[in-house]
Amino acid sequence: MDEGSAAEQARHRVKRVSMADVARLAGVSSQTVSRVSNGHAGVVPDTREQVLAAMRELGYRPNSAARALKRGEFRTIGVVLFTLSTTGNVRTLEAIASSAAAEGYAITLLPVAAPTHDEVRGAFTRLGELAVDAFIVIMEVHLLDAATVALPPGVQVAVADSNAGDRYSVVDTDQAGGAGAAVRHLLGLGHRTVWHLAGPEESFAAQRRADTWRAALADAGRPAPPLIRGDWSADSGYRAGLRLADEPDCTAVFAANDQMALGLLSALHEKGRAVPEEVSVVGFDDIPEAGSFLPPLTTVHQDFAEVGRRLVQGVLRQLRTESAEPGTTLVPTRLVERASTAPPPAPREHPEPAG
Amino acid sequence: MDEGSAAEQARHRVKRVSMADVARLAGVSSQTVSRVSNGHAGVVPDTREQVLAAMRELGYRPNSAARALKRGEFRTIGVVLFTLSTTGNVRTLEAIASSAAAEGYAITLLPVAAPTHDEVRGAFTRLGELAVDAFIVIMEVHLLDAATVALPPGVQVAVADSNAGDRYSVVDTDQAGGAGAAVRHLLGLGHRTVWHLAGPEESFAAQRRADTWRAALADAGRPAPPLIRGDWSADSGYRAGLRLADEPDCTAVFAANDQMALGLLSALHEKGRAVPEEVSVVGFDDIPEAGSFLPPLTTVHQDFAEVGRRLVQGVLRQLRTESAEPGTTLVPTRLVERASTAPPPAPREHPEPAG
DNA sequence: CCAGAGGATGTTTACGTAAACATCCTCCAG
DNA sequence: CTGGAGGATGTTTACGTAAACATCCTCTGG
Repeated sequence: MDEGSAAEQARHRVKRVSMADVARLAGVSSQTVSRVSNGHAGVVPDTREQVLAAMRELGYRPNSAARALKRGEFRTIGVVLFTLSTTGNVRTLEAIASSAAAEGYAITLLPVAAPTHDEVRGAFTRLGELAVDAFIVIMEVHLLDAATVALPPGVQVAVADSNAGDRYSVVDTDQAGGAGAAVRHLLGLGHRTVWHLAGPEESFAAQRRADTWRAALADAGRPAPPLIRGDWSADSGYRAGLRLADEPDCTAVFAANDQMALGLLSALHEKGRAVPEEVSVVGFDDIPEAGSFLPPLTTVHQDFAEVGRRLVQGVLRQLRTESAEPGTTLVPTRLVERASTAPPPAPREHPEPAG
Repeated sequence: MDEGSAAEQARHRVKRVSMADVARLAGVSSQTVSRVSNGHAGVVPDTREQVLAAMRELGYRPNSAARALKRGEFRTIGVVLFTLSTTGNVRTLEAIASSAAAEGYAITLLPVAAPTHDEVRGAFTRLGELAVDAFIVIMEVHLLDAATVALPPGVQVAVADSNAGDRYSVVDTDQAGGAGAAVRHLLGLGHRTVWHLAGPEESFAAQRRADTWRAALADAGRPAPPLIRGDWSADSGYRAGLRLADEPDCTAVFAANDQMALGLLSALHEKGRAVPEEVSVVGFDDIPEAGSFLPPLTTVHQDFAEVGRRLVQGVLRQLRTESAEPGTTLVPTRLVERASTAPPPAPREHPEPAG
């Protein structure tokens, strides 16, 4: 075998074998090697086999830099995101990666350290120099607005979770649909009103969910309790829960994501407020663990896979037509009813754990 | 401003501006542009400013394909992984991405659809053609063994969570240390023995944790209950929990990850088995939500960030010295004690919920 | 005032691939 | 038997960059 030569290569960081080397060994021109390498027709089976044999023997692998230079494309999509610590980003990224792979595209990750304008600017500049044909941006809209100037021209972009549909191709979960369903579900159970545990102010998704919550209450003619602000983390949900447990007339809470709902459940339990008997809780996202919460969480299911798929499709279509397609695509959500919601306790009674 | 030209470029998928264009506008040679672009010395400030102005005016961005072709390196690390659905992979990836970014390297993602030999083989082949200087592989070891043949020679590799330290540079969490601490913690509380809810058979990490669990029990001269097999998901933990709840002498469970522990808690609660009063539970990973479980989960903290950092450092060092560095680096763990563990209930009594 | 050093800038070339074009051969129709 | 069509293969060239080498200019020391 050629184990020896492989080891040798590893040692010397060898000049990689090129088409010319293969051509020499196979006794053909390098163009013929290129044809075989790209599966073009017009190569006689005999010759083809000879070339393939030479490739195998030398361990030929095409040089993607040269290929990209010649072809003018990298077959790579860059993904800009702030963090992999939110379920949504991760799940979306996963879907993007597999959709892209199915289309023969690779994914280059560009994490942005901090959500500051400078960081985003810098990231876009770097992305511009990156070996990438197009980007997908997953981030908070306010920053995207400010950073727009830096987006390299002539590069196709698709954006997740944003309201920049006037300038970019945006794919978003139907935030309004989901949040509305959550609020209406709770009102439908008989709750007088619904409290909201919101995500961080800078988040576009959080803002949309909060806006919709307020609107849904207004539609139903219900008063809106003060909004509680979290930061997506279970911990912030816990802190909010401690506070909400002391509100005697709080019987229903819509948390802007499942992690915060988890913290909320934990705090309510600690404070002796039974869920769902005394307080109903609805989350958002439907993370895989939501069904294992105590109690199993009623939540709004987001189809992240679909979001990722559409982002890739969108950006590739733009690449092919060489034109931007501003506009927003909404991916539907659905309410998953589990055991964390129920009708409110009998009104006007002082809350007191049932013996 | 040049908004018009930018829009024009977007429309025509324009021949991108090259160094030659900048050189022409600035009235210098393209080599001078190259020098400015790479920050080389030996360019008079006057000239430099002129070049920079021309770059700005034309919106010049270096062509990374040409650059990579010339330099012989891509400044990119490929990351092969099976799934982004386990916390560990995601957190490790996140750390890899930021460490790499700090070193001026980008990350290209290569998800492997299914953990089959063919898939892995195919992935490695594709990776060989990818614009990548080195890889980091995050996957189950058994498959890595079988797929080894396909790993392109002369490319540096680092591997996470594997026992392939004889061939590759491996960085792993100290599985044995963590699992041992978990078991000893439970025994130390007075439990007669500890049950184990293991991860899937194919997982190297799962295997190590199970082996250590068994060894720690043997060391203490305790009998090992039958091993329960899960698949990392909360759901599998729930199913295991239903089963364990019926084992009257099960007072302590070590779950191989936090998600399964969550499911376990849920099932035990449903079956009326109090945690930690009747059954103690320890997890593994210390996911951010672990502190919000009911009860807050005692678990083994893994430092994924450190694992990612070391993987990047290792692979870059190999790249620089042009030599492989087989061997295994262990990243320490620590037991985080929360509220899911306690001494066992008084022995020999029939388990019966305390009124 | 001139030789020469050294800094600033320009010119040539190669990196590996693949399109475009050129050549050659075979085989068939007339 | 021959002209030519069309398939198989070879040759040239360009993609954008940056190293290596070449040139030119300025400034200093003798």
